[in-house]
Amino acid sequence: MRYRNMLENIPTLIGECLMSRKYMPLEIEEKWQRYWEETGTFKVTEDPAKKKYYLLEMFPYPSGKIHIGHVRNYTIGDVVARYKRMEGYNVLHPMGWDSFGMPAENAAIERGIHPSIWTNENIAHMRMQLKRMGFSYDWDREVSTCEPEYYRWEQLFFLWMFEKGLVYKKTSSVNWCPRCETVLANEQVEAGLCWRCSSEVKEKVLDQWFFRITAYIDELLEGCDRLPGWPERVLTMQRNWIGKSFGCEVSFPMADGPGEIKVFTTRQDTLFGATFMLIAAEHPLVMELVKGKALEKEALAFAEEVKKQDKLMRTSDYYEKQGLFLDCYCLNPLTGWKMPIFATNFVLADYGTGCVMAVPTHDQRDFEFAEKFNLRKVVVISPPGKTLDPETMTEAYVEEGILINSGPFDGMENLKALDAIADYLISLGKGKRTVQYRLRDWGISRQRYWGAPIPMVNCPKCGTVPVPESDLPIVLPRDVDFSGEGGSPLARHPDFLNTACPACGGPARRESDTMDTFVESSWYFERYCCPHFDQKPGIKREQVDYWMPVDQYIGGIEHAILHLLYARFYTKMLRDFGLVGVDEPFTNLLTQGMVCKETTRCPEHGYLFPEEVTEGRCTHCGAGVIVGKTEKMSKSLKNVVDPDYLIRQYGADTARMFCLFAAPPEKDLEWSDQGVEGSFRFIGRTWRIVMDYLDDLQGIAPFSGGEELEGDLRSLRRKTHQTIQKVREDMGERFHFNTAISAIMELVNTLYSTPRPSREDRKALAVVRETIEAIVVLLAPIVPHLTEELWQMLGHQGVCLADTPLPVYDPAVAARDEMTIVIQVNGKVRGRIAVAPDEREDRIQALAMADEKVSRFIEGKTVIKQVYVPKKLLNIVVKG
RNA sequence: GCGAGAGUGGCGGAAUUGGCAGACGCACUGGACUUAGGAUCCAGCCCGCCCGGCGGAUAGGGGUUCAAGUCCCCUCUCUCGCACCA
Repeated sequence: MRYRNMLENIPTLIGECLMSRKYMPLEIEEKWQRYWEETGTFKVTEDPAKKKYYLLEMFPYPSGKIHIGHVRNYTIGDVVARYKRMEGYNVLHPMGWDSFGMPAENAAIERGIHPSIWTNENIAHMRMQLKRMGFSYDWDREVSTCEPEYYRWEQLFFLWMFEKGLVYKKTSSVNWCPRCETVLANEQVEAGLCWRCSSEVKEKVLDQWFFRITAYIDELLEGCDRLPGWPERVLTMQRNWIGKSFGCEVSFPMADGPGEIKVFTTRQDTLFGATFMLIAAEHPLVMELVKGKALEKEALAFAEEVKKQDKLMRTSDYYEKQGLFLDCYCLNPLTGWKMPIFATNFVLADYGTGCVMAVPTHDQRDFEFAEKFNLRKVVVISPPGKTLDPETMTEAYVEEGILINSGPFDGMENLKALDAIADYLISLGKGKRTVQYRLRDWGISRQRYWGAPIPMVNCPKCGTVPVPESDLPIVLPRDVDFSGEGGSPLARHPDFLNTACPACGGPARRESDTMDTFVESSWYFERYCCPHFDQKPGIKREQVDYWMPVDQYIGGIEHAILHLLYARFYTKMLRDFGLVGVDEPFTNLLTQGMVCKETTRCPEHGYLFPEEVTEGRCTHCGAGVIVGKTEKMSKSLKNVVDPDYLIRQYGADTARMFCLFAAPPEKDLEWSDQGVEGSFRFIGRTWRIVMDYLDDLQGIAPFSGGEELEGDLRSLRRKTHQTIQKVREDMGERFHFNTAISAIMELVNTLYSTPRPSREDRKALAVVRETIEAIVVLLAPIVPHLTEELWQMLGHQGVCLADTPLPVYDPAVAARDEMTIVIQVNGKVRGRIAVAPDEREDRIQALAMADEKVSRFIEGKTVIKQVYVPKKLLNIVVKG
């Protein structure tokens, strides 16, 4: 008997043991991370019986360590992935590495480490950090773009593109440092100087490869209208970037002799006012027109000057309009006027035809130019009810109006004249309708080592010849010399460079340029669907068809244009190759905000890292620290928080919780150390209340209805079901994690304020268990380690919370017993009355009138009208 | 300059469809517990006043409405994107 008693007491003893147990995040977290890894919890395969959900976060460049921006991005993604999984979806949630790129090459130059070693060490470290955050990736699908197993397929696609004319070679200019003898990226040019040696950067013209993205330009533009799951501002940015405009190409014959100048204009309605012609200074036509003339030298010098200006243009606010009269004329095709021709700095050579008809009265830039050179001005659009005098105008009239001085079109509204004049030009054979785009083809050549080699061979006899498919992959050689000088290491590597021409067998040279790293990120999401498929074409259609498109893509706004546009283009191209079945890769896009923090600086030591500040003083000199503006976290401003430190101090769960709680995902997040403390405190508070009840809940099943509840228990259960409803709406539908967390906090607060039931009150304890289990399950996607641990302690041995379905709320339980109706008099709140949820309007009106406070405001006045908003409010409008 | 978005307590932020402005958290204040508290639990916390009540508050001004943070017009400020694109 005694023995039996002891046995019965064992659960209690365990309970008491647990009660004294503190929240130890590091132990718990590492334990569950090990568990997930060992049991393969997050590995997925195609399952036609289940609905799929593809959640993707933009993969990182392996720079060395994850930063807080990654923590935020991947936490948001992980919560959605875990949530969808608990909703029953078959969730694909992969991770990999955008591992080609310049920093690896810089490390090689500066520290003598081979880019592949540097990259793979970084990957190893960052993978460990991501695992330590508890993200639910299927690590078996990890992809690293710098491996031949990945980029070989890109080389195959390149060959197919070449066949179809989707890739071509064109001369194009690059930034060139004459001292380092190397090509510089735009970000390596600082104020026109080389970042490394400060020599003046020159322009160098090279043969380069281009992807014909413009072949898909209309589909890319129209697709913007079919992406309702994308933020409007991203779509606007893409539309602007594509920059489609409708207009006319108009021919202006030369005044003396043969030839003509073609211009593109969207304003053919102003053609009768075109009085001079402008040509981009660097346009080849300029040199043709001045050939043999005294001006030739001057024109050449002007073109050189303008080319240099081009680099500085971005930084200057006002451009002086410069021009050079080329001593020749063309004719306005409609008026026959002689139009002087100028070379100028403000016309772009590569947009339209590089030539512009100038209408000084209706274009501000042309107006300024005409003023400077004293050129003829003719008004052709008259504002309603006014007349403009070209002699006294101080600026161009750019609004709408009625045509004048325009021959047969006088009196027509200018917008209508757009079509009429276009038709007229066509009938005269002097013009045609055309469309212009701002978007250019995508230059993908990089004169760099650490990128995917372009599978082409240059043969002195046969020209540019593609490598045969059977020779793929063209693997980057490892033994190269990194000096940072003399151009790309590949161009100096004879074993790589020298080859036989695939066409004639003669000696030839390999293409030494590598591809832009945006090419790798244009299809990695398709590779994730079949990461180990090693047969041509590297994409397994059945698998891709199951997973694609990406249901939710999450990443920074900085990729709003280039990456997303390139990925859309590449997917459409792969579709036309028959490799994928979708038109658009990303159905929904979430662009998360930046992580910001206040800056701190010492008058002596400049910007300080947070750990260099103690109690408002600089740790180096003790001077008072100046707290500056809140800025995006960056190393240069030193306002950074180290994720490793956070994990050590609070654990991954707290870091995750804070990232979600402090701001909605699309907004900037202001980092606050105290806010982190707050999240940690909430986690501790949740832990303690569960520990406090744990013992009493042994052997108690969660309340599941049947019996009537009253008082506090009824309220607690109602609150529980209301919380389930709110959290499901906020997390599953709106991605408002901050309000979902608030709701759970409220439920925890309610549990704290509910009087503690006695140990014998099994019904009450069942209600408490239902609440506690709801809290734990609802928190699971947000703080997965804590909740797995609590779930197990609550007796769910051998069940992984990550696979537990989300709780369902019972609308009848969540419904209020009574509703509070706000009573307003003339729109001001004067009282509240509690009534049954189905109370009729007339009864509510009667109760309101009877209310002491309300009647005070009505007394002696006439009730004009009563507005009743069902279940919410009654507004009594009175007069007198 | 053009385009888009935003502006709510000391702070981060709630308010989903026009219906109680300020949920939740931070900071602050007080209390309890305590050897101690930078732990924990409880409470207070927009502003003003002639405070058991009333008035004012969502950048500023005007409008629509029984009712406006929310819709409309004007002004200011900030953020982002584009910036000679003809």
